[in-house]
Amino acid sequence: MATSFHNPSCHHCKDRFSSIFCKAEQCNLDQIAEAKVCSVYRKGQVIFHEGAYPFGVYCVNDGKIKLSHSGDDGREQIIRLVKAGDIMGYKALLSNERYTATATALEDSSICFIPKDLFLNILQKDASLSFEMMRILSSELRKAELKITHLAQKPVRERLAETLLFIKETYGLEEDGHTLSVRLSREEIANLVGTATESAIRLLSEFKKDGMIELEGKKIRLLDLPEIVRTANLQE
Amino acid sequence: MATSFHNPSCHHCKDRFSSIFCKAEQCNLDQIAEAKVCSVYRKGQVIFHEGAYPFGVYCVNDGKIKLSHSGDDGREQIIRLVKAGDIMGYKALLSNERYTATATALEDSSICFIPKDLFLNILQKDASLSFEMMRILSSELRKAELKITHLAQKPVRERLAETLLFIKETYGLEEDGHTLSVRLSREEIANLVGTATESAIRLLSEFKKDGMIELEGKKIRLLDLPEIVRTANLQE
DNA sequence: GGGGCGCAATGATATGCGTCAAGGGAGGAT
DNA sequence: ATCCTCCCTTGACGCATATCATTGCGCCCC
Repeated sequence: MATSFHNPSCHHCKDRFSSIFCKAEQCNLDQIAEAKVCSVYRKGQVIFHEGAYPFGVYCVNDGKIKLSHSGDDGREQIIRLVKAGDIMGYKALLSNERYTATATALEDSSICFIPKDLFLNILQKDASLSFEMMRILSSELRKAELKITHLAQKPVRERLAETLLFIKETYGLEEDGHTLSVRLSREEIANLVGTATESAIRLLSEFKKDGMIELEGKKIRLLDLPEIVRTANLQE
Repeated sequence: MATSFHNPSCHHCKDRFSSIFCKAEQCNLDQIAEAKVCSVYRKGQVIFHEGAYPFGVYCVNDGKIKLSHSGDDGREQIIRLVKAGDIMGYKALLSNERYTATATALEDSSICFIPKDLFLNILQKDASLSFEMMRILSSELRKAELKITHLAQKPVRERLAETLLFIKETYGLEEDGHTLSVRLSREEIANLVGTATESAIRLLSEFKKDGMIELEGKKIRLLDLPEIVRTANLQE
């Protein structure tokens, strides 16, 4: 289980990430700082489960999380990658429904929990926080709709290239400037792309053969970025 | 072009549809009523275009609209069906970007336009309107994510059955209790499902042969609803 | 060190579905 | 009425991709 403790280093609005709460008024920030509970989740641990009732929102202080649906046949579809400074679990809270996705830590992560009532209360009072929330939702919706179009219209090869770029955008690269700074299993990559694991593996091998990437276990090095972009065939 | 005129019958909060603006405070409603401009768009007319800058939100008073992306190869992907009481164009406005979709009238429609500044201003002041807006965004996001999972994991046959049910949920049936009350081309149905037009046609024929539906030009009658639900294979 | 386990990789095979091509039917314009 | 133009429909074909099966590799645990 997650060890639950008040973490003195868990402040919002650190310089290194742009949490939504930076937009909140100071008095509200203070309330949040008072009420929040920070926990550490180990790699592989579930933060919340699809189907459960939400009791608050989670704010990722540090770490990497995947949000995934379980499809009808049990296959996982990863719908979002969450990074430090992002919040999660707000969708279920706002629409007053159960979670539609499961949040799982991709590596050890430090996460704050903010109780439902407080969050909703402050949202009522704090217009700029509300506005930021709407901005986030709109942006997520835009991304989701783009993904729908790509899933419906693009071949797996292009979507895989796009996914590699997406992972890079989200979590960045290691110091060498090439290696993706998150370790995902082949299956997770496939579930992000929306294809079978074997297909993802095969195409990764092709990419490697073509000199676009380098593979070493779960490490993926993006060697020829322009070529990956070309393969992704992005126009929009 | 759309004839632009102040339509005295265009009030918010008519009993017959639950516009978001029902949540707004009265004084704000009055301001909106003052500033809004109602227009009639003929079937096939474009209300706004992908790539254009938004100058306000649209509130559908009456009629049916499709929102669609144009994919990289020009193929259309329908991402939302809009009905009376719904608003559209808010996503681009809130995230301060250009429209990512084109809105086209599926039949003659009466639509109100609310200027950007006014809408954003009132959103700042009116917490319950903001909250309703977040609720709508969350709900759309939930639907979009579900669609992503289904596109990635379900065969076309299931998705088509699902789409028929979705059209029924959105626009309802005619008096006979069977006929979908919107006329879509086969291509539009395919673009909603995310498949080729010919595939959609073939599967519709199969559904007909199996006695699930009846086809008469663009009229689609849902005969065996339970069987359609079964074919859609919905678990969530 | 050896056995077992999970994950990666590769091959073989099947098939769902997209694409191309041609025919047919309904409605509109002249 | 007759053409014309969409759109719908059906058929044939091939490819991309899922599925099944096997092998190999690294890792942990005893």
